[in-house]
Amino acid sequence: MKKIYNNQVEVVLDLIGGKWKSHIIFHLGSGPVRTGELIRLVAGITQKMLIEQLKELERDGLISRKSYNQVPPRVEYSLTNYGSSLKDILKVVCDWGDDYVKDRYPTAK
Amino acid sequence: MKKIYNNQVEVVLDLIGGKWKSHIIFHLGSGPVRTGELIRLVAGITQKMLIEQLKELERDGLISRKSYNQVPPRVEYSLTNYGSSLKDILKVVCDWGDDYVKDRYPTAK
DNA sequence: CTGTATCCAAAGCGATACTG
DNA sequence: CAGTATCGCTTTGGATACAG
Repeated sequence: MKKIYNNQVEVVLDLIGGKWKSHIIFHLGSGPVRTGELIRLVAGITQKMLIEQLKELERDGLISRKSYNQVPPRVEYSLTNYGSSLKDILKVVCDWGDDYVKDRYPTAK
Repeated sequence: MKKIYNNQVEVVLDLIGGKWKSHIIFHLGSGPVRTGELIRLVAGITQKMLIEQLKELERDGLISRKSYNQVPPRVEYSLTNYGSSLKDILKVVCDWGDDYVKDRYPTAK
């Protein structure tokens, strides 16, 4: 189904929205990571959510999945060029959020 | 209730997430706008959603509400400094989203 | 015109058990 | 180890009616 966007911010919100995607992208930032490793890195995520989000990220072209056909299974995920450039955008957003929090809640840790 | 954030991207997602906030910020970008005007500008939004989102944006310090005590009522919303700086961030995000779409779906309009 | 209150459907998220 | 399936709770969004 074709989706209509009123502006391109929605596009990005669809890509990184939700509770986990930004974290996953963050943890893939420095190279390929295995599935099990991701579960440990992304604190609190369940296996179901992780796989779900990974599939969406792959479908959207932000990450790529490489499966080594061996037993036990070994699968690695990494950022594509899209994912990598998005990571830079997220950095900008993150910095803004940091300033905002520091500025608005200066006493909080 | 205190909320724990794993990274500052979540903070921003809380501020602009959901279906409408980025649009509202966008339409407030060029100056104060009245409530009724916003309903027309933000295509498809219902009155309930608009007021709800406006209240949250005001609570978060991104917009300010000015009420002229007259009959019939007249209320105007405008961006605060926070909101204005966030608008610039959204511009960056928007541009990235634009490139992404053009790049990935070149045939679409 | 601006804002509030209900009620309801859909989506998101999570716990858990299970398969190859 | 990687991935799937089910079920239920919670959150979000939307239609509608109403009040100051």
